[in-house]
This record gives sequence, structure tokens and C-alpha cells, in this order.
Amino acid sequence: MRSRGKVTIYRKKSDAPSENRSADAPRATIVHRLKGADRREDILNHASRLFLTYGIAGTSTRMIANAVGISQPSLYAHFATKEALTNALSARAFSSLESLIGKIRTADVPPQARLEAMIRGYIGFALEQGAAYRIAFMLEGPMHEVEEFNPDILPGMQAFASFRDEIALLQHEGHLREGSTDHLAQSLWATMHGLCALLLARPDFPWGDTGAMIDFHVEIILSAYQAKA
Amino acid sequence: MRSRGKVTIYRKKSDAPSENRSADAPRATIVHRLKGADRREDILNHASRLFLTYGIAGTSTRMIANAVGISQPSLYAHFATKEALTNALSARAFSSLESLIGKIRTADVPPQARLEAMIRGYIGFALEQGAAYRIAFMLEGPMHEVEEFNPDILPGMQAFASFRDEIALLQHEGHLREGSTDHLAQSLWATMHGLCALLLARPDFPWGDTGAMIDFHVEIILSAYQAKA
DNA sequence: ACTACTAACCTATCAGTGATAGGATGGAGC
DNA sequence: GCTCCATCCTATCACTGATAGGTTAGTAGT
Repeated sequence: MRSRGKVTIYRKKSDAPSENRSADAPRATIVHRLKGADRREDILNHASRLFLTYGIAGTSTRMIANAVGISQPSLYAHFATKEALTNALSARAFSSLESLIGKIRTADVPPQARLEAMIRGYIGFALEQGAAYRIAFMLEGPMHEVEEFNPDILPGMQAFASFRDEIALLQHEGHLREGSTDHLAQSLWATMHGLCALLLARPDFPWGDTGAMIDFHVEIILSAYQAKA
Repeated sequence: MRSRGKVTIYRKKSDAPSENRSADAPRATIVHRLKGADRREDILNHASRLFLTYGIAGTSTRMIANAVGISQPSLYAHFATKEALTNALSARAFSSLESLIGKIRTADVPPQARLEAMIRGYIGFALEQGAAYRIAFMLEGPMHEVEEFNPDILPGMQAFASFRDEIALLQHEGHLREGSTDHLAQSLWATMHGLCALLLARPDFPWGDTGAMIDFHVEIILSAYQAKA
């Protein structure tokens, strides 16, 4: 329950005063002021929900602003562009992925179970955080050269780095096959990603029992990347 | 060298007649008429090239029309929407993928080499036909329920069906591990797709030597899905 | 209590997008 | 000649992401 501030009323310049006001402007220029950080979280929460329902391209900045209860230009006080908003959303989700990976890494379970937990954790995360996952890994890549460092991709990189560290550890302990750790981590990542990406991008495909399908895929992964017995 | 028809000149209604004409309208309303099918191919070719350079979202219908040399609304005589255009592009590419798979299936090589050729053929196709591959497997899935059957997805389905048939054959001949053929085909597909999707979506990621990475992944796939020796 | 100052928010407006309406042109068949 | 129609056009629509510049609410200093 957020404590809401006082209300502000803005007036339009032109337009007849009492003409179909309730029809197209339900919130009638009454707004509750919030502190910057709170409003930012507010925007991200609403945007995340809308992206899940209508897709990223299908969600306009006006829809987001309407849901939040502010005007569309007000979004730009918190995010420079719509892309920056989507990036921030992805960053937020990947921070939670990294902490998930961290929890699994430090869990007191045998290495084999740790690997499987990580794989299943990754897949579960991708399917649950579909919108954020899309933004991070399934959107059109950068067409232009990256001119400045984008801090929003940092959480994704950190999550992958943490994942790669765990792979290196498991490999060092002899639980994964030998060879380049980078290749191993990237290949394993790609194999997990492939399933998530297809399930997210083509939910209408006749997958049959997706649960059984995921189990099968996980079993394949475990057998493929394990050290040879 | 296409035989070009006679030219047509259209006039604008308003606007001063000889004011900065060459600056913003290089083709100056001179157009070469083409038959419907030829023009359609023309549009697809230019759109494909532009999508590769600027991305799908970054390519407007006006850019396509300009490249082709016709007005933007003229596109709609051939494609009902921009999405229909992208779907047609994807369909065209997948027809060639299916014929590629067909060629590999009927090639006179041992089953083991046939499997590897198929995997490498798929990956090569995805990376070469990046724009079409994106459209088919990496765009936002259908948010609305599919109301009518979309014939443009048929080539993709046929390509996958052909792939699945080959998997069934290899499995029946004892070259692939046992289990549900559907799971096997979908999982293998996902594993191949994962690599292609990541390489296409994140070309800026520090992959290192992508060739070696692909070789590693293919080796993993072969060992994972093969029948146990 | 009065006066700056600033953050939060607004209305109005921009250029560009996908798409539609309706008219003009050129060629094919009579 | 004439009609028909596919091809192509200009003009315009509603909507998008983004910007310009003004208004309000709260806060700190006096």
C-alpha cells in the first residue's frame, strides 16, 4: 500500500470544456506525485506486465503511461528511449537470474545435482520471465556499432560469467568433459537457450507434452556434457 | 537484365512546380511497370537485402518502396501487411531449406555423414539466411489466437517435417538413440537452433573463434544424440 | 510567511510509420 | 476506335516514439 501524495489538476488549453471527457480520458488529469525511484519501479512493473500480454512491439509508450497513470512524455524523465526501458527491464530480470545461479552454486548439494539444478533453473527462469528473456537474447541484435558501453547489458554478462565460473569449477573437478571451458560454457548455454527460445517464440507449435519434452532435453544435456564415465 | 517497360509520369496536385525537386525525390515519379509476379519477386529481393542491413523493425515500407522504385502504397497490391511481406520472405527461404534437406537425405553418403551434413546444413542456412531465419523462429510469437490458417508457415513446417522424417529413419536404422522420435527431433532441433539464435541475436558477444565453437557444438550434438555404441 | 529553486508532471506538437481511399495511366482484347 | 483492368500514383489517416516548453507541488532559506 503506497502512501499517495496530494493530487494535481492540469487544464487543457483548447477544446470544449465538458465534451466527452470521461470517454477517452478516464483518469481526467488527476495524478499522484511519486518520488523518482518509486515511479521508475512503477513504470517497469506495468511495462513488464503489458509486454507479457501484448508483446514489446505491441505495447506503445502511451499504453504504459496510461497504465501507470501519467502522461506519455513523463516516461522520458526516467528512460531516454523505449529501448532503454526494455533494457532496464531485462537488466532487472537478469539480476535475479544471477542471484538464482549464485544460490544454486552455493547450495549444499552434490555437483551432479548442482548442474541439473542450474539447467532447470535457467529454463524455468527463461519461461517465467519471458518478456525479459526475449529482450536480452531474442531481440534483433545491434545493427550499429556499439558506440558507448551500455550498463544495462551488465547483469546479463554477470549472470553468464557466474554460469561460466560454475562450468569451469565442475570441469576442474572432473564432472564435465574436457576441452575449452569457453566452448563448453557457450555450447551448453546455446543448448539450453535453444529450447527456451523455441518454446517462447513458437508457443503455437504442436509440442505435445512440453514438460516431458523439457525432461528429455535436460537428460540429453546431462549425458552430452558430462565427463565420460 | 530485365526488359523494362515504358515509363509513366505522375504529377502532384499542389506544391510549386520546380522547387527542390531533385533533393528529396531522386526518382522523380518515373516508374517502370512490371508484371505482378515479377514485381513481387523484386520487392522480396530488396526487402531481404534491407532487412539484413537495417533489421526488420529498422526497415520501413517506404525504404523498401524506394529501393524497388515504386510508391509505398504500391507494396500493398502484393502484400496485405508488412507482416505478410516478412512471412513471404521467410516462406521463400524455408522452401530452399527444405530442398536442401531433401538433397542431403537423398545424397549417397553413409548415415553418420548424412546426419552431420544435415546439422551443418541447418546451421549454415540459418547464418546465411539470417533475416528469414529470424522471421521464422525468432520474432515475437502470435499473441492473438491464430484465426485462419497461414499458408506462409507451411514451408517451415514442411522443412521440419522432412527433418523429422530423416530423424525417424536414422533412429529406425539404429544410428540414433532410442526414445520418442518427436522428443528426439524437437530436442535436436532446439540444440541446433540455440547456437544459430544466439549467434544471430548477439553478434557482439565475445564468442572467440565462432568456427571452432560451431565445430565443438556439432561434435557435442553428434555424441549426444547418437545411439550408444 | 514570503521567496527562490527544483523535481515531477503536464499539454501541444513534431516527424515518421503502417495502412487506406480514390484517381490516373498504359496495355491487352474487342 | 473503345472498354476493361492491372499497375501505379497522390493525398491522407490514425498512431508511434520523441521533443519543446509551460505548470504545479514540495522544500529549503530567510
